[in-house]
Parts: sequence; C-alpha cells; structure tokens
Amino acid sequence: MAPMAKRLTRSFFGRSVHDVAPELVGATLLFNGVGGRIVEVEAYHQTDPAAHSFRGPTERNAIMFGPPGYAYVYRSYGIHWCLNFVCEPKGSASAVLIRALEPTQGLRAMRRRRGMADERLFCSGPGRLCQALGITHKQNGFALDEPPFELFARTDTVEVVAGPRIGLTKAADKPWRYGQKGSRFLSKPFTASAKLEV
DNA sequence: TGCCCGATTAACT
DNA sequence: GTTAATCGGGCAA
Repeated sequence: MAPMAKRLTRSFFGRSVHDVAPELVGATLLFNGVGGRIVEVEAYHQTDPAAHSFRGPTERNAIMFGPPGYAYVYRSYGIHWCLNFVCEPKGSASAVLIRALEPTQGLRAMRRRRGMADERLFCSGPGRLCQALGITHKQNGFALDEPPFELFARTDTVEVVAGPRIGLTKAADKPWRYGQKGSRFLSKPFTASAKLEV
C-alpha cells in the first residue's frame, strides 16, 4: 500500500455500482490488518438477473437493501464465504463482489489460514480471499469504513480491463467483471478485452 | 415438503 | 477434463 492513501468512506460507495467497481481495482482492503491490493471485482445491480437482490429482499440478502458502505457476506455453494461491498443509495440493492487480492499485509496469517505456500493462491478467488482474511458470515453488515475493515483508495495509475463475469448462467454476456491488467493474482485471466483507462 | 441449482474450490482421472 | 463437498432460495407439487 502506498503511503498517504485516502480512506474510502460511505460517500465513495453511494454511487452507481458500475462506477464504483472499476475504481476499486487498485484499492487496498485490510481486515484486522490482513489483506492487500484489490485486483478483481464484479458489479451486481438489482436489475441484473444474476444479482441476489433481483427477486427482492430475503433474510440472506437484507444487507444489500440497506445503505451503502457495508459488507454483504454470503455463503457460496454451501461451503465458501464471499465478500461484497454494498453500493448506491439505500434500497438500490446493488453490490460489488470482491474476487481477488494481491496479498501485501499479513502474509503469515494468510498462509496459515489457506494451508498452502503459494501466494498466488491466497486470495485469487472470492472464497479464497475470505478464507485468507478470516471473513465469515459474522462480518455480514459490518461498516467498511470502521475497524476491523480498512479501505484505501489507489494512489497509482491502473490499467483496468473488463470482461464477462465468472460462473454465471444469467446475464453471462454483461462485461461487469473488472481487473487489473496483467496481474498474476486474478482468479482467471482476462482474454483480449476492452481496456478502460483509469 | 422436495428437488434442483448456484456470484466456488480442490482433488481427482 | 470431472466430481464431491454442502446449504439457501426458488419453484413445483
């Protein structure tokens, strides 16, 4: 993490999920001091058939219908945990799925939790990064601008690439997956994709 | 109530 | 390439 990085607050998240998602690439996410640089995210809007909020509120997705700047954590395939940042004004029920980090802080803790030595496999996937950081359903509804979470804006220029989201059957054609071009820590590589200049 | 599928991962063949 | 692990939601009956 670069020094003098600006902390991300509520107002950062209270905008269109399609604006917030690409801006999160290059930001730093820490949980209890463990984490790294966000290199891959996906955007989910309430009007998107692939979003958990598409069919309305349930017990699981209730946090998505609340105010922006909070963590929505859900169980995936009955096994893993996945971390999202709630965006847009309250009730819009839109969120950004955090899919991969480049580990920078707390490598020892991540190695222990993941049970493997290869740093590229610590946080390269939504389930993997939650395991590495120790995030579970207990963090559902936590504020992102308060401990144990810390979020810092990127301080450098990043080449962001966009492509189809991973593992979907609905709205699989929408290019709402964003990643840092050339990163070794992506959950999957991007093919020749549109490049956004940021 | 029962059945199928899913914003996944690791360990197989 | 395939498959098991395992649970909440959606929908049919």
